[in-house]
Amino acid sequence: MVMTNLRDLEMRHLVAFDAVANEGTFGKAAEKLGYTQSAISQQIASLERLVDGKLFDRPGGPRPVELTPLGHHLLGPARELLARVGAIGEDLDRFRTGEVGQITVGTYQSVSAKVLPLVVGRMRQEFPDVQILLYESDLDDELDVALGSGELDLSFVVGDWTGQFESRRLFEDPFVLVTRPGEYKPGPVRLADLAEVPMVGQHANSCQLLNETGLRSAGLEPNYVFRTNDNGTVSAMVKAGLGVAVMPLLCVEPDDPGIELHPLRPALESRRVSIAWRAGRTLSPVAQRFVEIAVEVSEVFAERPLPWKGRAA
Amino acid sequence: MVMTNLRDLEMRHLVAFDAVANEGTFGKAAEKLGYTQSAISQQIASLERLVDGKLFDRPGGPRPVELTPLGHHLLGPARELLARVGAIGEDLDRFRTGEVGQITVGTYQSVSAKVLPLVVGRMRQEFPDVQILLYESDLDDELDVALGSGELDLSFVVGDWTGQFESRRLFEDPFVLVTRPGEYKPGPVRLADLAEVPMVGQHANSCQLLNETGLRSAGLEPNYVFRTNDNGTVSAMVKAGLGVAVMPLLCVEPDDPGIELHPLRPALESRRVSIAWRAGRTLSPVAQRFVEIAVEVSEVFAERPLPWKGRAA
DNA sequence: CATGACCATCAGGGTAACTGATGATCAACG
DNA sequence: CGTTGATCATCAGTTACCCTGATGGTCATG
Repeated sequence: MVMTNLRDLEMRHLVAFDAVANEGTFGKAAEKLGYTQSAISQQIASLERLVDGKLFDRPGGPRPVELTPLGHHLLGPARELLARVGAIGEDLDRFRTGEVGQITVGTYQSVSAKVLPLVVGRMRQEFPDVQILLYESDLDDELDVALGSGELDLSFVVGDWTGQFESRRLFEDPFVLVTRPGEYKPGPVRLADLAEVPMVGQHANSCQLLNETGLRSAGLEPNYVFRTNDNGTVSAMVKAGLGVAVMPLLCVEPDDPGIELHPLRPALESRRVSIAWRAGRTLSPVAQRFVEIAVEVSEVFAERPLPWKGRAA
Repeated sequence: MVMTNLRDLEMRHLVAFDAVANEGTFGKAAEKLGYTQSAISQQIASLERLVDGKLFDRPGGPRPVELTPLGHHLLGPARELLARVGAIGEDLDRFRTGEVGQITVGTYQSVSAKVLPLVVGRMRQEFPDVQILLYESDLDDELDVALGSGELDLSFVVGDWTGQFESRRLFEDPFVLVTRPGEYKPGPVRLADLAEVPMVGQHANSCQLLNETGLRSAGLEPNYVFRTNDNGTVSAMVKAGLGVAVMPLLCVEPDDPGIELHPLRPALESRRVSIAWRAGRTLSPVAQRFVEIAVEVSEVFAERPLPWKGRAA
């Protein structure tokens, strides 16, 4: 078994082969390709060594060359290969301009609900054929791990990350007190007034930890009576009178008539929403644009009016 | 538009690319491929110039390299291309051994009926996956033209051809007189006895011309009352009493009880059946084998007993 | 027989590719 | 916190290859 080895095949060979098959003579093919007749002769000879057999019969004299059966057999696949390579080149161009591509983005509940629709909407406008794969998790560090392992191109994250990740800050998301309407008088509520009050919250995740740490450093030991990672459930429990909740503003529906929002005094340090990617990792043009769009869209949240001002003024 | 041009792409590039993507480091890929790490580094750099973008992120230090989005996008097509090239190589091997292929053969009625079934049968045994395309014509020079133009790889022909074609002689096919049983007494018939006798024959083709030329050079001007190129029809007309016929032995059914065969005195020069191909044209291995098989099979016809010996003895 | 069109081959110069060595980077480890 | 080891980039040098230009051989044409 003499397995023909085409590891040394070059596109030049196939281009020359195709040209000669089309033109009928080495000279015309050479002229067309900007080579010397000698060069084409050597290229074809080289290809014939590679495939271990003559590809053209050279009748001699002024008669055109003709494909041998082997050449005839190779011509189709050769042309198909050339076409395929051309298609790959075009596809790379489309990739570079963002006409085609794929991007995998990590996200979590509140961002999915409030921010992502705006970003995705603009992405679909700009890159209608780019696949946007979303990966939502509210678990502890699942997004970080996935981002670190390369599964995600980008991820929305809470807080600033340095070292492993690079990031762009999007907006600050203040913590607010969520209560039943009328439970507290409109306006700020002092943290001290929340001592012993039954509270609803999330399981330990970066956001919840930030929250609790803030409360404790203010001297308050919160009294959690229920924990769930579903933001809607938290609000529902508040409405049901199970307790109050300290939540990032983005996690609640400000217009929900069943709840009332209050600033806290002293205010907890806001959580910072950023979009991050692996340090040193090349971002695709599409991913870069995604980041920019996220930044632009986030101005809406950075500048949003705090809801209690309108309602309590 | 900066159309990525992959004319300078070489398989080496893709092999190296694939190896690095698999192995994770340039060094391991180099070792696997029998190159230096430096060589792989330069090959990848070269490929990156071709596609105008980094394919790997090099984190530095002992960490493995990782595909950039561009590299990720290219990897699939690159591997597919490699697979395709490998498949082409295997296909060429199969072509060389005759496992796959195609052969176009010109033929004419009598050969189709008597010789070809034997040849094709053996070909199908030896090369079950080779396509055998047959092209039958009894017209004047249609086979010669098709063979000369390259449409046919091989063709059965009458007579010896030199110059334009190369050929192998297969067997000699003597002319016999076809009559109704009992019309002449068994045994040879003198040409002189055929003067004025109504005759059935073919239209002008190489075989018929050979026939008529032979008769005329013996001083006989044949009296054709009907011409058809269908051998069966010729025999049928003889049976019907329209006339007698001078035919190559291969064109009649010796065992047909409705006719009787007679040698001619003096005998006409036999037609020579050969198989021919364009001079200087490379024959595929399958075509070469076809010729050999045709030669072997033809021994049957070269050595066949002349039918009148058995019947008239 | 001369001409012209064609391909193969040769010698050469130039370029590209591989090798081997060196330097820079960074994780891991003590 | 320095040392070690693994990694890739780069450099210089050599080799190998490819293209050019010239030459010679072949063959149809007139």
